[in-house]
Amino acid sequence: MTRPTLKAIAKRVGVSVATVSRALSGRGRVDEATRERILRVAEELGYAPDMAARSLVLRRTENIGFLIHALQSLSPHTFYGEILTAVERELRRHRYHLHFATVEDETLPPLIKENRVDGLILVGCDLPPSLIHSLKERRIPLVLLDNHLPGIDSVFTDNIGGAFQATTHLIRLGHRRIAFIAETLDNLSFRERFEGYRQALEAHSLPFDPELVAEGERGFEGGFLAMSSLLKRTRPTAVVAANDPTAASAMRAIRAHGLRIPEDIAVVGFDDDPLAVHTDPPLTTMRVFRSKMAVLAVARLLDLIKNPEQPALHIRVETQLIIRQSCGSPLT
Amino acid sequence: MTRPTLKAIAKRVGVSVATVSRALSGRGRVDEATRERILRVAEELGYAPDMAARSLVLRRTENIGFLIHALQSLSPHTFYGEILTAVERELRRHRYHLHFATVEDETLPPLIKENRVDGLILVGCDLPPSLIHSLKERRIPLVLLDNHLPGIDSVFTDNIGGAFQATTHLIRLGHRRIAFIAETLDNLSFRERFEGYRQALEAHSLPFDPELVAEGERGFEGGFLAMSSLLKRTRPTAVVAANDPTAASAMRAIRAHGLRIPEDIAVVGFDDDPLAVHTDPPLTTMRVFRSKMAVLAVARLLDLIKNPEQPALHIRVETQLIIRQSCGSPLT
DNA sequence: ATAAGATGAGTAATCGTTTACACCAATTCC
DNA sequence: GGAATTGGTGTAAACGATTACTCATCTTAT
Repeated sequence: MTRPTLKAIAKRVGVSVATVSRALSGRGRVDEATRERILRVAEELGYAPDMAARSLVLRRTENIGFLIHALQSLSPHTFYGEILTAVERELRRHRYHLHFATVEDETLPPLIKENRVDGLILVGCDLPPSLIHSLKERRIPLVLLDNHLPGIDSVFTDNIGGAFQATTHLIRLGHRRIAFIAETLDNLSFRERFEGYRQALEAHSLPFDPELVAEGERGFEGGFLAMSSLLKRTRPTAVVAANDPTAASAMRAIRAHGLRIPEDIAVVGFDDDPLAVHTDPPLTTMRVFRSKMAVLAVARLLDLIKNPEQPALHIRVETQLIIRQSCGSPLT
Repeated sequence: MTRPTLKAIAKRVGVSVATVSRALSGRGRVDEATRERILRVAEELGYAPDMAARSLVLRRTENIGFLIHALQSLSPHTFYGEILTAVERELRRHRYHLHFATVEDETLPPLIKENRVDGLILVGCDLPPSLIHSLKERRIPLVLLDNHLPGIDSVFTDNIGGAFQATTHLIRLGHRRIAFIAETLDNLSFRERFEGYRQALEAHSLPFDPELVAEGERGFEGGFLAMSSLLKRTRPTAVVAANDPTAASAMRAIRAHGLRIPEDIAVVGFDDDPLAVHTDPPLTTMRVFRSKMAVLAVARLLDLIKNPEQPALHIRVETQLIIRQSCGSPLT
């Protein structure tokens, strides 16, 4: 009735637990006939090793912690949701398990001190660097995903390059007054996208006008607020949004001002969020390769667990322009 | 340099490990002065009990498994994403941890047999019942979330009541030819919403017309396909969508047919997904209380872990009509 | 025929906690 | 003043797996 143990199998087969352990793990010699008997009985009883006992002696749990900032999880969920499932899928392929945890401040989550995980994937750029560094000091293998910091392994989006490409797309369509909006610039990814926007202007010898930049606030109304305040003071012909929810929300503000998309204002987003196909018109945006990044982060982390003393690697993943209808055709 | 253990504290303070354990757990008598010394040293060393050792002797892990169907996670992510973070937050409040796992078929995920969790929250109605029953047979405490099955504890949305209310809202606005669309009816929640739609028609003595029902396919184009095929054969004045992504996608199809929302066709969705405010016009929908359900499911599960022999409870949570602009004003 | 080597399996220590039990000293009771 | 109680602590046995050692037994080579 109770869970089967090595001992139960041993008694049943008439050997010692050591032999059973050897037979099941494949390490050490066991007579072929007894190995088969052991395997059969184990199968019959539905045996699986108790993880607590196993971790205790092996000093590893085969669990990976997936850490994300609690605020992050509230709004842009499709983004991190896809990353989460991709990470889980990849971990499972390697027979690892995923511990999901959120952090709100700089205190180490208990799963670390209690040895519940062998390594960490730290997701997003809202995790406090002080926390990241104190984790690093504990010498827990870790990889940053969609974030980067000197000295710490990371897999992240090429935000600068992506925003450069998005802005360049608008410039090629003939736009000269191109705005940039974000929910907030209090976020590394968004600041990098802003930087890419500025570099594109510069590369095409367009002046940077601070009037054309607006922040809103975090959450689903952010883009609406930013765009509304921007339209009150100036009139761009195109706008680069820091992400797709911001773009979608800005589109409502544009229409609320009686303007058409893309005829009056062209809009380009960032992320290729699932909602991008639902906006009216469907949103031109930069695709971010979420599951690819997840796979890379898992691979890197498992390597780091096997082989801890390595120089940090920083893996930057390029984005891809997805053209839909929110930017229209070239201006004349 | 290595993780501090009870033994390390014991040596430092000059007592036995048993005394340290007693002092830290608060069970059993310890002299007040030595207790304080132990607490101080433990704090100093940053001690936290090793979970593997602890689980081994206590026979519990303080981990809860969050199980979801792998397909589910791909598209309607905001929905389950919010549930996930709400469940994690609530578990953390109770000093429990969340193990995230997806299943693709009917094979038991390894975390069960390996004793990695004390209980399970099974999310969504796409998990195969055969799997659910085989988990139940292993006598692992479990609660279904956003799903229900006889004999198994559950916390779920009042889909029938919600769809009834949504449909009634349209009827009150004067609509008589009301369509129902879903990505698929191969899903309990959607079938229940369909049932609520039919009950509302019946309650208001409106005929049910199978012509007015259409399925699309799973994924982001589902609503578009369903609505397009429906519009090819008939012309409703309103449509109830099985969820918000379906509604948003149907709105594109309606516009693609040169029809206006809500003037030509009114649309009501279900879930109050974050995208509902981004559609044009913003979507009238039924709000589903995701974090409330998460809190209830966690509470129920922890109670079931403490006290396993209880009759199954089925907790149905009502929805709320959120009126935006996709249904317009009463028809004349 | 004997030494050396290979093979198979058992014994026991270990991982870090928890806790039943035993023990001694100090206090309280009659 | 001896018995009974209480308080504080240590000893040691679990929990379930892994693995270094040890020890037979059998094979093979010289």
